[in-house]
Amino acid sequence: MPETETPHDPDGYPVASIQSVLAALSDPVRLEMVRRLDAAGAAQPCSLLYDEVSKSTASHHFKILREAGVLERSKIGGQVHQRLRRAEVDALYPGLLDSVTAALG
Amino acid sequence: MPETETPHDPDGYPVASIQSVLAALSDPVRLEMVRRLDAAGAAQPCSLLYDEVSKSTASHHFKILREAGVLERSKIGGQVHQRLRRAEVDALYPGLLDSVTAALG
DNA sequence: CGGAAGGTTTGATGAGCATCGAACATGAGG
DNA sequence: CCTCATGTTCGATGCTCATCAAACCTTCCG
Repeated sequence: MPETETPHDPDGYPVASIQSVLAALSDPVRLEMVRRLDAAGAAQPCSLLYDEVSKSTASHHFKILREAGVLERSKIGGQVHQRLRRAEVDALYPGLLDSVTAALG
Repeated sequence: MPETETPHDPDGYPVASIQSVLAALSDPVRLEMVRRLDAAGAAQPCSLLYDEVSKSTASHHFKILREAGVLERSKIGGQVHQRLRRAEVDALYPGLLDSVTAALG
C-alpha cells in the first residue's frame, strides 16, 4: 500500500543568517505568503499563497524563502506544498516569527 | 544660559510598517548600526556606528533607519547623535528588536 | 574671521532583484 | 497515450538600491 504522503523532503536548507531571514521577510509578496501559511497552521499548495503576481514570480519568491530556511517544499499526494518551518526558525531566532506574524494581523 | 542639550528633535517619523522595518533591518551595515546602538544603550555619535563604509553611505543608511522609525536624530552639545527608538518600536512590534538583537550576539 | 571636524546632500554608477512570458517538468485522469 | 493542471526554470527587462566622491552645511574653537 502506498503511503498517503512522504513527510521527508526538507530541501536541505538550514535556517540562514538573521540578515538573510530579515531580507527574505522584507518583501510584501513573501510576507503575505508567510502570513497565510501561519494562519493556516499547515502546509499549503503554492497557489493558495498569493494572488497578485504571476506563477513564475511566485515561484521565485518561494525559492528565496526556502533558501533562507523559512519555508520547506514537500509533496502531499503528488501536490507540491509549502510549509512554514516555524520550529526551526523559532529555535534559532526565538520571537522573530511571533512578532512578525502578530504585526501581520 | 544655553541648555546643555535639547532632548527634543524627533525628526517626526512614526514607526513604519512591519515590511518597511524589516527592510530597514535587512542590510548588514544597518544591522551593525542597530547592534552597536543597542549594545551602547544610549544615543551615539554617527561615527561610532560604522567602519566599513564612507561617511556619505553611512548617512544614507541612517536616513533609511530614521524613515523606518527605528532611529532618531538628536543633537547633544552641538553633536549629531543617533538614538535607537526601542520603546517606540517595541510598542508596535513587541519582541522584534529583542529577537534581532539577540541574534546579533 | 577662518579653519577644522563631523554630517548631509547630490549626482553618477554598477549590481541586484522583482517581474513577466515562454518553455519545460511532473503527475493525475480520462 | 494524450491532455490538463500545477510548479519550476530560463532569458530579458526595468527599477531599486548600495556605494562613492565632491560639494555643502553647521558648529566649535583659535
